[in-house]
Amino acid sequence: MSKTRTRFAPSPTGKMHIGNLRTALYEYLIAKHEGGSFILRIEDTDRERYVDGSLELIYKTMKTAGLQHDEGPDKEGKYGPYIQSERVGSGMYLKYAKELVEKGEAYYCFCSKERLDTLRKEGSIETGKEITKYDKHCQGLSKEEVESNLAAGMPFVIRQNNPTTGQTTFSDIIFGDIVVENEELDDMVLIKSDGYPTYNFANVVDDHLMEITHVVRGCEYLSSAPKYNRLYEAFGWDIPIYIHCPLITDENHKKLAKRGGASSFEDLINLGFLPETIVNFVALLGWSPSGEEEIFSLDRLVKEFDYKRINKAPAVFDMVKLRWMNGEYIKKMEDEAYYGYALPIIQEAVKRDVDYKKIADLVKTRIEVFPDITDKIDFFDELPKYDTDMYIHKKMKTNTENSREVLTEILPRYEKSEKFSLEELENITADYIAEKGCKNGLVLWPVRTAVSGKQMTPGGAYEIMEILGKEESLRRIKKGIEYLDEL
RNA sequence: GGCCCCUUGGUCAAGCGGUUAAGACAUCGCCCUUUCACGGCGGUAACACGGGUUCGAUUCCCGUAGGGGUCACCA
Repeated sequence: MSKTRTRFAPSPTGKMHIGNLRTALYEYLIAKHEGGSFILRIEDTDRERYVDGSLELIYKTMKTAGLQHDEGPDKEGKYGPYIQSERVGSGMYLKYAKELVEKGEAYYCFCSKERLDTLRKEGSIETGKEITKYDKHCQGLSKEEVESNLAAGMPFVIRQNNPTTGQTTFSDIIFGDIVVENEELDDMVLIKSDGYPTYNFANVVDDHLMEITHVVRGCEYLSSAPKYNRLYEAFGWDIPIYIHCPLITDENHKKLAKRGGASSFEDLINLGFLPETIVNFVALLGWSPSGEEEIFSLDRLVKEFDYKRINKAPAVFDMVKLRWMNGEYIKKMEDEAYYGYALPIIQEAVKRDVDYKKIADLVKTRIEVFPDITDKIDFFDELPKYDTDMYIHKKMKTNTENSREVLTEILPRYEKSEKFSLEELENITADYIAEKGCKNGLVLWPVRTAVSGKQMTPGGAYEIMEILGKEESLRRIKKGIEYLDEL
Protein backbone atom coordinates (compact mmCIF):
# COMPACT_ATOMS: atom_id res chain seq x y z
CA MET A 1 0.00 0.00 0.00
CA SER A 2 1.47 3.28 -1.08
CA LYS A 3 1.73 6.23 1.24
CA THR A 4 -1.39 8.33 1.60
CA ARG A 5 -1.27 11.53 -0.38
CA THR A 6 -4.09 14.03 -0.53
CA ARG A 7 -4.28 17.33 -2.24
CA PHE A 8 -6.12 20.55 -1.90
CA ALA A 9 -6.60 22.11 -5.30
CA PRO A 10 -8.21 25.53 -5.09
CA SER A 11 -8.60 28.01 -7.89
CA PRO A 12 -7.26 31.48 -7.27
CA THR A 13 -10.60 33.16 -7.77
CA GLY A 14 -11.08 35.04 -4.53
CA LYS A 15 -11.90 34.26 -0.95
CA MET A 16 -11.76 30.81 0.54
CA HIS A 17 -15.25 29.44 0.51
CA ILE A 18 -16.29 27.56 3.61
CA GLY A 19 -16.97 24.43 1.59
CA ASN A 20 -13.48 24.58 0.18
CA LEU A 21 -12.05 25.03 3.62
CA ARG A 22 -13.78 21.91 4.81
CA THR A 23 -12.52 19.99 1.83
CA ALA A 24 -9.01 21.18 2.59
CA LEU A 25 -9.45 20.25 6.21
CA TYR A 26 -10.66 16.74 5.44
CA GLU A 27 -7.82 16.26 3.00
CA TYR A 28 -5.38 17.43 5.61
CA LEU A 29 -6.92 15.19 8.26
CA ILE A 30 -6.94 12.12 6.07
CA ALA A 31 -3.31 12.58 5.15
CA LYS A 32 -2.13 13.37 8.66
CA HIS A 33 -4.24 10.70 10.29
CA GLU A 34 -2.41 8.15 8.20
CA GLY A 35 0.94 9.84 8.38
CA GLY A 36 0.79 10.83 4.74
CA SER A 37 1.38 14.01 2.79
CA PHE A 38 -0.89 16.92 2.14
CA ILE A 39 -0.26 18.77 -1.09
CA LEU A 40 -1.36 22.19 -2.23
CA ARG A 41 -1.92 22.56 -5.93
CA ILE A 42 -3.19 25.67 -7.61
CA GLU A 43 -5.66 25.11 -10.41
CA ASP A 44 -5.47 28.30 -12.39
CA THR A 45 -6.37 27.05 -15.82
CA ASP A 46 -9.11 29.60 -16.18
CA ARG A 47 -7.26 32.79 -16.85
CA GLU A 48 -10.41 34.86 -17.01
CA ARG A 49 -11.52 34.11 -13.52
CA TYR A 50 -8.17 34.74 -11.97
CA VAL A 51 -8.38 37.23 -9.13
CA ASP A 52 -5.29 39.12 -8.17
CA GLY A 53 -3.98 38.36 -4.74
CA SER A 54 -5.87 35.10 -4.43
CA LEU A 55 -2.75 33.04 -4.15
CA GLU A 56 -1.55 35.01 -1.16
CA LEU A 57 -4.97 34.71 0.37
CA ILE A 58 -4.87 30.95 -0.05
CA TYR A 59 -1.51 30.74 1.70
CA LYS A 60 -2.68 33.00 4.46
CA THR A 61 -5.91 31.11 5.00
CA MET A 62 -4.20 27.75 5.10
CA LYS A 63 -1.73 29.10 7.57
CA THR A 64 -4.20 30.68 9.96
CA ALA A 65 -6.38 27.61 9.77
CA GLY A 66 -3.33 25.55 10.65
CA LEU A 67 -3.47 23.40 7.54
CA GLN A 68 0.16 23.30 6.62
CA HIS A 69 0.90 21.55 3.38
CA ASP A 70 3.94 19.37 2.80
CA GLU A 71 4.29 20.20 -0.85
CA GLY A 72 3.13 23.16 -2.86
CA PRO A 73 4.20 26.13 -4.92
CA ASP A 74 6.02 27.55 -1.94
CA LYS A 75 7.43 24.26 -0.69
CA GLU A 76 9.94 21.84 -2.08
CA GLY A 77 8.55 18.71 -3.61
CA LYS A 78 9.45 16.31 -6.34
CA TYR A 79 6.11 16.52 -8.09
CA GLY A 80 6.20 20.17 -9.09
CA PRO A 81 5.43 22.57 -10.45
CA TYR A 82 2.38 22.86 -8.23
CA ILE A 83 0.72 25.59 -10.21
CA GLN A 84 -1.08 24.28 -13.24
CA SER A 85 -0.40 27.25 -15.46
CA GLU A 86 3.28 26.54 -14.95
CA ARG A 87 2.80 22.99 -16.06
CA VAL A 88 1.14 24.01 -19.30
CA GLY A 89 4.35 25.34 -20.79
CA SER A 90 5.93 21.95 -21.08
CA GLY A 91 3.04 20.88 -23.28
CA MET A 92 2.40 17.91 -21.06
CA TYR A 93 -1.36 18.22 -20.92
CA LEU A 94 -1.49 18.40 -24.69
CA LYS A 95 0.80 15.43 -24.89
CA TYR A 96 -1.51 13.37 -22.72
CA ALA A 97 -4.52 14.53 -24.66
CA LYS A 98 -2.89 13.50 -27.89
CA GLU A 99 -2.20 10.14 -26.39
CA LEU A 100 -5.91 9.75 -25.93
CA VAL A 101 -6.55 10.88 -29.47
CA GLU A 102 -4.19 8.15 -30.66
CA LYS A 103 -6.13 5.63 -28.64
CA GLY A 104 -9.42 6.85 -30.06
CA GLU A 105 -10.49 8.01 -26.60
CA ALA A 106 -10.48 11.64 -27.63
CA TYR A 107 -10.74 13.71 -30.78
CA TYR A 108 -10.14 17.15 -32.18
CA CYS A 109 -13.13 19.42 -32.41
CA PHE A 110 -13.28 22.56 -34.49
CA CYS A 111 -16.81 23.59 -33.71
CA SER A 112 -17.34 27.27 -33.11
CA LYS A 113 -18.99 28.69 -30.08
CA GLU A 114 -21.87 29.72 -32.34
CA ARG A 115 -22.48 26.22 -33.63
CA LEU A 116 -22.48 24.89 -30.10
CA ASP A 117 -24.98 27.52 -29.07
CA THR A 118 -27.36 26.88 -31.94
CA LEU A 119 -26.99 23.17 -31.36
CA ARG A 120 -28.47 23.60 -27.95
CA LYS A 121 -31.21 25.90 -29.12
CA GLU A 122 -32.29 23.74 -32.04
CA GLY A 123 -32.36 20.74 -29.83
CA SER A 124 -34.77 22.39 -27.56
CA ILE A 125 -37.10 23.36 -30.40
CA GLU A 126 -37.29 19.87 -31.83
CA THR A 127 -37.78 17.88 -28.72
CA GLY A 128 -39.00 20.52 -26.38
CA LYS A 129 -36.07 19.58 -24.23
CA GLU A 130 -32.76 21.17 -23.92
CA ILE A 131 -29.94 19.27 -25.51
CA THR A 132 -26.89 19.59 -23.44
CA LYS A 133 -24.72 16.95 -25.00
CA TYR A 134 -22.28 17.62 -27.75
CA ASP A 135 -23.34 15.82 -30.92
CA LYS A 136 -19.93 14.33 -31.75
CA HIS A 137 -20.00 16.33 -34.95
CA CYS A 138 -16.23 16.49 -35.26
CA GLN A 139 -15.64 12.92 -34.35
CA GLY A 140 -16.42 12.02 -37.94
CA LEU A 141 -13.58 14.12 -39.29
CA SER A 142 -11.00 12.16 -41.20
CA LYS A 143 -7.40 12.28 -40.21
CA GLU A 144 -6.68 14.36 -43.30
CA GLU A 145 -9.37 16.89 -42.51
CA VAL A 146 -8.03 17.24 -39.02
CA GLU A 147 -4.51 17.69 -40.32
CA SER A 148 -5.49 20.34 -42.80
CA ASN A 149 -7.60 22.19 -40.28
CA LEU A 150 -4.70 22.21 -37.88
CA ALA A 151 -2.33 23.28 -40.62
CA ALA A 152 -4.69 26.10 -41.49
CA GLY A 153 -4.41 27.24 -37.90
CA MET A 154 -8.06 26.68 -37.09
CA PRO A 155 -8.83 26.96 -33.39
CA PHE A 156 -9.58 23.61 -31.84
CA VAL A 157 -10.35 21.83 -28.66
CA ILE A 158 -9.79 18.21 -27.78
CA ARG A 159 -12.78 16.35 -26.49
CA GLN A 160 -13.12 13.14 -24.64
CA ASN A 161 -14.73 10.42 -26.73
CA ASN A 162 -17.30 8.71 -24.58
CA PRO A 163 -19.23 5.62 -25.65
CA THR A 164 -22.96 5.95 -26.27
CA THR A 165 -23.90 2.52 -25.09
CA GLY A 166 -23.24 0.53 -22.00
CA GLN A 167 -22.72 1.77 -18.48
CA THR A 168 -20.00 3.18 -16.34
CA THR A 169 -19.73 2.47 -12.67
CA PHE A 170 -17.72 4.42 -10.23
CA SER A 171 -17.17 3.92 -6.61
CA ASP A 172 -17.24 6.45 -3.84
CA ILE A 173 -16.36 5.77 -0.24
CA ILE A 174 -19.30 7.72 1.04
CA PHE A 175 -21.93 7.10 -1.60
CA GLY A 176 -21.00 3.61 -2.67
CA ASP A 177 -21.25 2.44 -6.26
CA ILE A 178 -23.00 4.68 -8.70
CA VAL A 179 -23.93 3.43 -12.14
CA VAL A 180 -24.69 5.72 -15.06
CA GLU A 181 -25.65 5.10 -18.65
CA ASN A 182 -22.81 5.99 -20.97
CA GLU A 183 -25.35 7.73 -23.13
CA GLU A 184 -25.50 10.37 -20.44
CA LEU A 185 -21.83 11.15 -20.66
CA ASP A 186 -21.01 14.28 -22.56
CA ASP A 187 -17.84 14.49 -24.60
CA MET A 188 -16.30 17.04 -22.33
CA VAL A 189 -13.52 19.30 -23.45
CA LEU A 190 -10.08 18.26 -22.32
CA ILE A 191 -7.94 20.93 -23.94
CA LYS A 192 -9.41 24.37 -24.48
CA SER A 193 -8.86 26.42 -27.59
CA ASP A 194 -6.43 28.59 -25.70
CA GLY A 195 -4.26 25.55 -25.18
CA TYR A 196 -5.02 25.26 -21.49
CA PRO A 197 -6.43 22.05 -20.11
CA THR A 198 -9.83 22.14 -18.51
CA TYR A 199 -10.12 21.53 -14.81
CA ASN A 200 -11.55 18.11 -15.51
CA PHE A 201 -8.55 17.04 -17.46
CA ALA A 202 -5.76 18.72 -15.57
CA ASN A 203 -7.20 17.38 -12.38
CA VAL A 204 -7.02 13.79 -13.49
CA VAL A 205 -3.59 14.11 -15.05
CA ASP A 206 -2.10 15.90 -12.08
CA ASP A 207 -3.68 13.68 -9.49
CA HIS A 208 -2.09 10.76 -11.25
CA LEU A 209 1.28 12.38 -11.73
CA MET A 210 1.37 13.56 -8.15
CA GLU A 211 0.36 10.12 -6.96
CA ILE A 212 -2.68 11.31 -5.08
CA THR A 213 -4.32 8.40 -3.29
CA HIS A 214 -7.51 10.01 -1.95
CA VAL A 215 -9.50 12.53 -3.93
CA VAL A 216 -11.75 14.54 -1.64
CA ARG A 217 -14.20 17.00 -3.05
CA GLY A 218 -17.69 18.34 -2.74
CA CYS A 219 -20.77 16.49 -3.78
CA GLU A 220 -21.41 18.88 -6.61
CA TYR A 221 -18.73 16.99 -8.53
CA LEU A 222 -20.45 13.67 -8.13
CA SER A 223 -22.03 13.79 -11.54
CA SER A 224 -18.75 14.33 -13.33
CA ALA A 225 -17.03 11.46 -11.61
CA PRO A 226 -17.93 8.78 -14.16
CA LYS A 227 -16.22 10.76 -16.88
CA TYR A 228 -13.12 10.86 -14.74
CA ASN A 229 -13.15 7.13 -14.47
CA ARG A 230 -13.22 6.79 -18.23
CA LEU A 231 -10.19 9.01 -18.39
CA TYR A 232 -8.28 6.95 -15.86
CA GLU A 233 -9.23 3.81 -17.65
CA ALA A 234 -8.31 5.19 -21.03
CA PHE A 235 -4.87 5.97 -19.71
CA GLY A 236 -4.64 2.73 -17.86
CA TRP A 237 -4.06 4.53 -14.60
CA ASP A 238 -5.11 3.50 -11.12
CA ILE A 239 -8.28 5.18 -9.96
CA PRO A 240 -7.87 7.01 -6.67
CA ILE A 241 -10.19 6.62 -3.73
CA TYR A 242 -13.07 9.04 -4.15
CA ILE A 243 -14.51 10.78 -1.14
CA HIS A 244 -17.38 13.07 -2.00
CA CYS A 245 -18.45 15.26 0.89
CA PRO A 246 -22.01 16.35 1.49
CA LEU A 247 -22.95 19.86 0.59
CA ILE A 248 -22.90 22.67 3.11
CA THR A 249 -26.07 24.69 2.74
CA ASP A 250 -27.54 27.89 4.04
CA GLU A 251 -30.61 28.03 6.25
CA ASN A 252 -32.77 27.62 3.14
CA HIS A 253 -31.04 24.37 2.33
CA LYS A 254 -29.43 25.85 -0.73
CA LYS A 255 -25.79 25.46 -1.55
CA LEU A 256 -23.94 28.06 0.47
CA ALA A 257 -23.68 30.96 -1.92
CA LYS A 258 -20.71 33.18 -2.37
CA ARG A 259 -23.03 36.09 -2.17
CA GLY A 260 -25.03 37.20 0.76
CA GLY A 261 -23.74 36.72 4.25
CA ALA A 262 -20.67 35.05 5.48
CA SER A 263 -19.65 32.20 3.27
CA SER A 264 -15.91 32.44 3.38
CA PHE A 265 -13.26 31.87 5.97
CA GLU A 266 -12.25 35.50 5.70
CA ASP A 267 -15.80 36.69 6.29
CA LEU A 268 -16.00 34.63 9.43
CA ILE A 269 -12.67 35.87 10.69
CA ASN A 270 -13.82 39.42 10.11
CA LEU A 271 -16.94 38.73 12.11
CA GLY A 272 -14.71 37.90 15.02
CA PHE A 273 -14.57 34.13 14.95
CA LEU A 274 -11.42 32.35 15.95
CA PRO A 275 -9.71 30.19 13.36
CA GLU A 276 -9.80 27.24 15.76
CA THR A 277 -13.55 27.59 16.12
CA ILE A 278 -14.11 27.67 12.40
CA VAL A 279 -11.96 24.62 11.83
CA ASN A 280 -13.63 22.75 14.66
CA PHE A 281 -17.11 23.68 13.55
CA VAL A 282 -16.58 22.98 9.91
CA ALA A 283 -15.09 19.57 10.71
CA LEU A 284 -18.39 18.65 12.34
CA LEU A 285 -20.40 19.63 9.31
CA GLY A 286 -20.81 16.34 7.56
CA TRP A 287 -18.65 14.33 9.87
CA SER A 288 -19.00 13.17 13.42
CA PRO A 289 -16.57 11.58 15.82
CA SER A 290 -17.34 8.28 17.48
CA GLY A 291 -17.58 9.86 20.93
CA GLU A 292 -19.75 12.63 22.26
CA GLU A 293 -17.26 15.45 22.51
CA GLU A 294 -17.60 18.37 20.18
CA ILE A 295 -14.70 20.60 20.99
CA PHE A 296 -11.66 19.43 19.09
CA SER A 297 -8.30 20.98 18.44
CA LEU A 298 -6.76 20.33 15.07
CA ASP A 299 -4.42 17.79 16.64
CA ARG A 300 -7.30 15.95 18.19
CA LEU A 301 -9.11 15.95 14.89
CA VAL A 302 -6.10 14.38 13.24
CA LYS A 303 -6.25 11.60 15.78
CA GLU A 304 -10.00 11.12 15.67
CA PHE A 305 -10.73 11.61 12.02
CA ASP A 306 -12.09 8.61 10.24
CA TYR A 307 -13.28 9.51 6.78
CA LYS A 308 -15.59 6.54 6.70
CA ARG A 309 -17.78 8.40 9.18
CA ILE A 310 -18.49 11.21 6.76
CA ASN A 311 -22.20 11.77 6.14
CA LYS A 312 -24.25 11.78 3.00
CA ALA A 313 -26.94 14.26 3.79
CA PRO A 314 -26.28 17.94 3.28
CA ALA A 315 -25.65 20.04 6.38
CA VAL A 316 -27.04 23.45 7.19
CA PHE A 317 -24.45 25.96 8.29
CA ASP A 318 -25.79 27.06 11.65
CA MET A 319 -24.41 30.43 12.61
CA VAL A 320 -26.00 30.21 16.07
CA LYS A 321 -24.08 27.11 16.99
CA LEU A 322 -20.92 28.53 15.51
CA ARG A 323 -21.30 31.49 17.83
CA TRP A 324 -21.84 29.21 20.79
CA MET A 325 -18.73 27.26 19.93
CA ASN A 326 -16.70 30.41 19.57
CA GLY A 327 -17.86 31.44 23.03
CA GLU A 328 -16.57 28.13 24.34
CA TYR A 329 -13.21 28.80 22.77
CA ILE A 330 -13.06 32.28 24.21
CA LYS A 331 -13.80 31.02 27.70
CA LYS A 332 -10.95 28.56 27.42
CA MET A 333 -8.46 31.04 26.05
CA GLU A 334 -5.25 31.79 27.89
CA ASP A 335 -5.15 35.31 29.30
CA GLU A 336 -2.46 36.57 27.03
CA ALA A 337 -4.16 35.45 23.85
CA TYR A 338 -7.51 36.64 25.11
CA TYR A 339 -6.23 40.09 25.96
CA GLY A 340 -4.64 40.27 22.56
CA TYR A 341 -8.06 40.17 21.00
CA ALA A 342 -10.11 41.93 23.66
CA LEU A 343 -7.95 44.85 24.76
CA PRO A 344 -7.85 46.68 21.43
CA ILE A 345 -11.62 46.55 21.23
CA ILE A 346 -12.00 47.84 24.76
CA GLN A 347 -9.51 50.63 24.21
CA GLU A 348 -11.45 51.64 21.18
CA ALA A 349 -14.74 51.70 23.07
CA VAL A 350 -13.60 53.20 26.35
CA LYS A 351 -11.55 56.36 26.19
CA ARG A 352 -11.55 56.88 29.94
CA ASP A 353 -8.40 55.96 31.83
CA VAL A 354 -9.38 52.65 33.38
CA ASP A 355 -8.01 49.16 33.85
CA TYR A 356 -8.81 47.53 30.53
CA LYS A 357 -7.82 44.12 31.71
CA LYS A 358 -10.40 44.21 34.46
CA ILE A 359 -13.05 45.03 31.92
CA ALA A 360 -11.80 42.25 29.72
CA ASP A 361 -12.04 39.80 32.59
CA LEU A 362 -15.61 40.81 33.31
CA VAL A 363 -16.69 40.28 29.78
CA LYS A 364 -14.91 37.04 29.02
CA THR A 365 -17.74 34.65 29.84
CA ARG A 366 -20.37 36.90 28.34
CA ILE A 367 -19.40 37.09 24.73
CA GLU A 368 -19.53 34.72 21.82
CA VAL A 369 -17.60 36.81 19.40
CA PHE A 370 -15.17 39.62 20.16
CA PRO A 371 -17.18 42.41 18.57
CA ASP A 372 -19.87 41.61 21.15
CA ILE A 373 -17.70 43.41 23.67
CA THR A 374 -18.37 46.91 22.44
CA ASP A 375 -22.07 47.01 23.23
CA LYS A 376 -21.56 45.48 26.63
CA ILE A 377 -19.04 47.97 27.91
CA ASP A 378 -19.97 51.27 26.33
CA PHE A 379 -21.26 52.54 29.66
CA PHE A 380 -17.75 52.57 31.07
CA ASP A 381 -16.95 55.28 28.61
CA GLU A 382 -19.89 57.46 29.37
CA LEU A 383 -22.95 57.17 31.56
CA PRO A 384 -25.86 56.71 29.19
CA LYS A 385 -29.01 58.73 29.63
CA TYR A 386 -31.37 56.32 31.30
CA ASP A 387 -34.92 56.18 32.47
CA THR A 388 -35.59 56.16 36.19
CA ASP A 389 -37.92 53.22 35.63
CA MET A 390 -34.76 51.20 35.63
CA TYR A 391 -34.67 51.57 39.38
CA ILE A 392 -37.83 49.57 39.63
CA HIS A 393 -37.17 45.86 39.95
CA LYS A 394 -39.78 43.50 41.32
CA LYS A 395 -37.46 40.75 42.41
CA MET A 396 -35.09 43.15 44.13
CA LYS A 397 -38.07 44.94 45.61
CA THR A 398 -36.68 48.22 44.53
CA ASN A 399 -38.53 51.26 43.30
CA THR A 400 -37.67 54.88 42.71
CA GLU A 401 -38.51 55.80 46.29
CA ASN A 402 -36.29 53.40 48.15
CA SER A 403 -33.61 53.67 45.52
CA ARG A 404 -33.34 57.38 46.15
CA GLU A 405 -33.13 56.71 49.83
CA VAL A 406 -30.43 54.05 49.43
CA LEU A 407 -28.33 56.13 47.09
CA THR A 408 -28.55 59.19 49.29
CA GLU A 409 -27.66 57.25 52.40
CA ILE A 410 -24.80 55.26 50.95
CA LEU A 411 -23.17 58.08 48.99
CA PRO A 412 -21.42 59.66 51.99
CA ARG A 413 -20.14 56.24 53.04
CA TYR A 414 -18.55 55.67 49.66
CA GLU A 415 -17.14 59.16 49.82
CA LYS A 416 -15.19 58.14 52.88
CA SER A 417 -13.59 55.20 51.09
CA GLU A 418 -9.86 55.70 50.69
CA LYS A 419 -8.78 53.07 48.26
CA PHE A 420 -12.14 52.49 46.62
CA SER A 421 -11.03 48.92 46.18
CA LEU A 422 -13.28 45.96 45.60
CA GLU A 423 -12.77 44.88 49.16
CA GLU A 424 -13.44 48.25 50.66
CA LEU A 425 -16.55 48.80 48.59
CA GLU A 426 -17.81 45.42 49.58
CA ASN A 427 -17.27 46.11 53.27
CA ILE A 428 -18.90 49.49 53.18
CA THR A 429 -21.90 48.11 51.38
CA ALA A 430 -22.17 45.06 53.58
CA ASP A 431 -22.10 47.21 56.69
CA TYR A 432 -24.81 49.43 55.32
CA ILE A 433 -26.97 46.48 54.38
CA ALA A 434 -26.48 44.96 57.81
CA GLU A 435 -27.44 48.18 59.54
CA LYS A 436 -30.44 48.56 57.34
CA GLY A 437 -31.32 44.92 57.74
CA CYS A 438 -32.43 44.49 54.17
CA LYS A 439 -31.70 42.22 51.25
CA ASN A 440 -28.56 42.72 49.18
CA GLY A 441 -30.53 43.43 46.09
CA LEU A 442 -32.34 46.36 47.61
CA VAL A 443 -29.05 48.19 47.80
CA LEU A 444 -27.03 46.69 45.01
CA TRP A 445 -29.59 47.09 42.31
CA PRO A 446 -29.89 50.88 42.61
CA VAL A 447 -26.15 51.31 43.02
CA ARG A 448 -25.37 49.29 39.94
CA THR A 449 -28.05 51.09 38.02
CA ALA A 450 -26.78 54.51 39.00
CA VAL A 451 -23.24 53.63 38.21
CA SER A 452 -23.91 51.99 34.86
CA GLY A 453 -27.17 53.40 33.58
CA LYS A 454 -27.89 50.00 32.15
CA GLN A 455 -30.17 47.14 32.91
CA MET A 456 -27.61 44.52 32.15
CA THR A 457 -23.93 44.86 32.81
CA PRO A 458 -20.95 42.60 32.92
CA GLY A 459 -19.98 42.47 36.56
CA GLY A 460 -21.84 43.86 39.52
CA ALA A 461 -21.84 47.15 41.37
CA TYR A 462 -18.47 46.65 43.05
CA GLU A 463 -16.59 45.65 39.95
CA ILE A 464 -17.99 48.52 37.98
CA MET A 465 -17.22 51.09 40.65
CA GLU A 466 -13.73 49.82 41.14
CA ILE A 467 -13.02 50.14 37.44
CA LEU A 468 -14.65 53.55 37.12
CA GLY A 469 -12.78 54.88 40.10
CA LYS A 470 -13.96 56.96 43.00
CA GLU A 471 -14.53 60.26 41.30
CA GLU A 472 -16.55 58.97 38.40
CA SER A 473 -18.52 56.50 40.49
CA LEU A 474 -19.58 59.16 42.96
CA ARG A 475 -20.44 61.52 40.18
CA ARG A 476 -22.73 58.89 38.69
CA ILE A 477 -24.41 58.13 41.98
CA LYS A 478 -25.06 61.83 42.51
CA LYS A 479 -26.46 61.97 39.01
CA GLY A 480 -28.77 59.13 39.90
CA ILE A 481 -30.01 60.94 42.97
CA GLU A 482 -30.55 63.99 40.83
CA TYR A 483 -32.68 62.05 38.37
CA LEU A 484 -34.72 60.57 41.17
CA ASP A 485 -35.15 63.94 42.82
CA GLU A 486 -36.70 65.28 39.68
CA LEU A 487 -39.60 62.89 39.94
C1' G B 1 -36.83 18.92 -17.95
C1' G B 2 -32.84 14.58 -18.21
C1' C B 3 -29.45 12.30 -15.00
C1' C B 4 -27.56 11.68 -10.04
C1' C B 5 -27.87 12.13 -4.78
C1' C B 6 -30.33 12.88 -0.10
C1' U B 7 -34.50 12.24 3.85
C1' U B 8 -33.84 10.72 12.45
C1' G B 9 -36.53 16.84 16.74
C1' G B 10 -36.04 24.02 14.36
C1' U B 11 -30.34 22.92 13.38
C1' C B 12 -25.82 19.60 13.72
C1' A B 13 -26.15 14.59 14.58
C1' A B 14 -25.54 8.99 17.11
C1' G B 15 -27.76 4.65 15.49
C1' C B 16 -25.84 0.30 11.32
C1' G B 17 -32.83 -5.84 12.53
C1' G B 18 -34.88 -6.22 18.84
C1' U B 19 -32.62 0.76 22.23
C1' U B 20 -36.87 3.97 27.45
C1' A B 21 -34.23 6.40 19.56
C1' A B 22 -27.95 9.12 22.41
C1' G B 23 -25.50 13.85 22.63
C1' A B 24 -24.83 19.15 21.17
C1' C B 25 -26.97 24.10 19.61
C1' A B 26 -31.53 26.58 19.97
C1' U B 27 -35.99 26.82 23.03
C1' C B 28 -38.74 26.49 27.86
C1' G B 29 -38.63 25.99 33.32
C1' C B 30 -36.02 25.74 37.98
C1' C B 31 -31.55 26.54 41.04
C1' C B 32 -27.31 29.73 41.92
C1' U B 33 -27.01 35.17 42.06
C1' U B 34 -26.73 42.38 43.17
C1' U B 35 -28.57 42.50 36.88
C1' C B 36 -27.06 39.82 32.56
C1' A B 37 -24.08 35.97 31.64
C1' C B 38 -21.31 31.62 33.38
C1' G B 39 -22.39 27.13 35.91
C1' G B 40 -25.90 23.20 37.67
C1' C B 41 -30.59 20.49 37.12
C1' G B 42 -34.81 19.31 34.35
C1' G B 43 -38.71 19.75 30.31
C1' U B 44 -40.80 20.19 25.15
C1' A B 45 -39.34 18.25 20.48
C1' A B 46 -37.60 13.35 15.48
C1' C B 47 -37.20 8.12 12.51
C1' A B 48 -41.39 11.95 5.37
C1' C B 49 -45.34 8.49 3.40
C1' G B 50 -47.00 3.69 1.27
C1' G B 51 -45.88 -1.21 0.17
C1' G B 52 -42.93 -5.42 0.85
C1' U B 53 -38.75 -8.87 3.27
C1' U B 54 -38.62 -10.64 8.35
C1' C B 55 -40.83 -13.60 14.32
C1' G B 56 -39.46 -8.33 14.49
C1' A B 57 -38.10 -2.71 11.00
C1' U B 58 -35.56 3.98 12.19
C1' U B 59 -32.19 0.31 10.27
C1' C B 60 -32.78 -4.07 4.20
C1' C B 61 -35.66 -3.79 -0.86
C1' C B 62 -39.31 -1.24 -4.09
C1' G B 63 -42.39 2.80 -5.00
C1' U B 64 -44.43 7.92 -3.77
C1' A B 65 -43.60 12.66 -2.00
C1' G B 66 -40.33 16.43 -0.68
C1' G B 67 -35.50 18.56 -0.90
C1' G B 68 -30.78 19.19 -3.19
C1' G B 69 -26.94 18.80 -6.91
C1' U B 70 -25.57 18.80 -11.99
C1' C B 71 -26.17 19.44 -17.07
C1' A B 72 -19.78 25.29 -19.94
C1' C B 73 -13.79 25.94 -24.06
C1' C B 74 -15.89 27.51 -14.70
C1' A B 75 -13.78 25.05 -11.29
